[in-house]
Amino acid sequence: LVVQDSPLVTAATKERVRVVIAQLGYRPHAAAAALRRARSQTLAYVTTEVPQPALDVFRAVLVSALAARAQAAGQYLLLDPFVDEQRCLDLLDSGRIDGALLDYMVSDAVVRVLVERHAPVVLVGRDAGDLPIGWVKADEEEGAYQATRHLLNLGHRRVAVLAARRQGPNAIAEQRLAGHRRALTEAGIALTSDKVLYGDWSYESGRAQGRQLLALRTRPTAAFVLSELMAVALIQEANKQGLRVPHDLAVVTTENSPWVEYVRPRLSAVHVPMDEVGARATEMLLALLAESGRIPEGVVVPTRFVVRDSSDPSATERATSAADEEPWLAPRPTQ
Amino acid sequence: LVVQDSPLVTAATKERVRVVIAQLGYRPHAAAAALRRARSQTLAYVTTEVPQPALDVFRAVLVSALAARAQAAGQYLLLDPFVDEQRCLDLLDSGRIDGALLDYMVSDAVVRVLVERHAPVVLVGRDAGDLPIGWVKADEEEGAYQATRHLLNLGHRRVAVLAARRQGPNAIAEQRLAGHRRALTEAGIALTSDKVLYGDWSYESGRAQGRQLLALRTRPTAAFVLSELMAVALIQEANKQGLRVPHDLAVVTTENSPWVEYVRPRLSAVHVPMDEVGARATEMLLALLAESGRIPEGVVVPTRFVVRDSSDPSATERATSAADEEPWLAPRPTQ
DNA sequence: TTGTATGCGTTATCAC
DNA sequence: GTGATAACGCATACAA
Repeated sequence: LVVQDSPLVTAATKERVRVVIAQLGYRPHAAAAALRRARSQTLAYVTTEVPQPALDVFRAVLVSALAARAQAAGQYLLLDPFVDEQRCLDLLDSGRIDGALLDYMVSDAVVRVLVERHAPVVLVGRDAGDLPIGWVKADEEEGAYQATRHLLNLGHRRVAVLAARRQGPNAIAEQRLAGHRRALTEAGIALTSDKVLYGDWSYESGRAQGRQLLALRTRPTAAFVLSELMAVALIQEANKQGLRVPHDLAVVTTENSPWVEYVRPRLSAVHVPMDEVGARATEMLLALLAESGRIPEGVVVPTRFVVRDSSDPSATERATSAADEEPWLAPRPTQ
Repeated sequence: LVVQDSPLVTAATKERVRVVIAQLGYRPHAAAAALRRARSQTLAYVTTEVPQPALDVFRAVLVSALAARAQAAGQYLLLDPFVDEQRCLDLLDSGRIDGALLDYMVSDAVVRVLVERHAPVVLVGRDAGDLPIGWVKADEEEGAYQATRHLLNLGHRRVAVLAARRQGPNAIAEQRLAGHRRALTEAGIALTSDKVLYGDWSYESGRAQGRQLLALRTRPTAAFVLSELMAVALIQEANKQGLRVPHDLAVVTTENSPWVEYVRPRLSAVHVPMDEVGARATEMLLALLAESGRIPEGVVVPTRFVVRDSSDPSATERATSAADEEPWLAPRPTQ
């Protein structure tokens, strides 16, 4: 009837049909097509309920990328922040969607069930371990490695870590710690447990643990912080004690939002390109749908460490003179 | 067959059916149901492409609320950041969705077409003017009024505005300016155009216009800034000139993200509850779907102004002594 | 090249 | 209270 948009039809007929379509205001009915073709042209982004969406800039960037990429492929994107796991599983085999992108916060139990059912699914933001399933994640380990290398290159030897416990199946904290440890080990430094303090990703925990960190017997000269929010908290705690960043304490962290640029001092941070993670994951899922016998693969998207003011005094001075810029919060040396 | 989940069936039979369902692993097919019932159980959040998702915390909070509220009503949420307007219109009458929530950035042209078709649609984040269509927005005008009143109550008389041009159909800038003007007028102060500077919502424009603002012939003692990002930029510009906030310049703004709490000085800001806007809009759309003859209504969600450190020196001092807190960036008076 | 019949899985209707 | 039957709108396969 209307499928005649491609094969071997007279151009004249095509035009005739098109005119009639326009006159009648005909619109193809998606549900009927989905029923017949057993394809809904819809992907889902499946996540658990997000407690603090305002702080979850990662996810906002990710979802935006997923939607854009899906749309470019003519697919729609369904959002399912499930509370009930059963609902999530039902979604997958209701035929409502063709495939799903699973957020890294989705529990292993759910992932395992989906793998068993050979559901067309891709993990986004985490790896799959041994599970035969596609995944895309950022190279958090390498990012942390680079950040730590930067500190070591500046001559720092007493580097503390402001870390955080894993949340659910999210192993990002461990990966960042692993990269940090690798850099230290290479430099012949052991990562002793007294140098690792655990917050819970929140600002408040950053203040509290930052206080602990600054009270260590031999105060560290640098800190690797697992999130920008805790990094800001640590810097404020340092300032409160009259310490200047980066002069008295160098701080490097991981970037969640553009605020690393707007805060003073600007934060040296690992940039994690969640937009690319999202795009790659969507492409992988689309490929999986197009070619169902495909072998599951894992993709690691590179991260990059960006040096800003919070870690390198000389860089700061160069930047400030160049940009006619002034540190925002740190008391100036001459003042 | 399975619809027997409600009316007048023997409990015993129900149980029997349930057992069989479990044994066969039967899953209802969404597309077939949608075809037959002419209801897809899906809502859409329709927006234009978002250029900077990382800065658009507003929208992240909004979408999160929409998804949660839709899910609570047993509906799914489709995301459509359309590039092509035709695709957006097609979506609406493809039967793929039951109704749509239109972002405030969706053009008036599209809205008008949808209204003509009597599409089940609700505007979120803006009002509809004369159009017969439901909408939910936050009371931006009142928020700006309260913020300005706060400055006036502190005795400020030279208040400048760091504003921004409207983007697309988004009249938020005008609404905030209107509230500001109302408060000034009440106090017998005219809002002269030389007191209004226009940025473009970006940090960079905040710096540039902030510089202009501080260079006004008679320097303002206070500023009302239309976005937190520009407010931060203004404060940094002020600090660069050796001015202290709030002592030399009081700043009030509008809140987009939790960063108003994490920046120093903390920003006095109008809190705009986008989560509630989203929830109310979803409820309105659901009501519209349930009862199609419903008259379109408009809902204004109240905002509230929160006093923090950037506007009120006395408040700051009280807070700092109470919380054992220290200003982050402003040189302390005694230092 | 074009027209026509069949079935996808549900739900609603109607006899039983 | 229960079982059979038709129809939703499109895509496909097959006949013309």
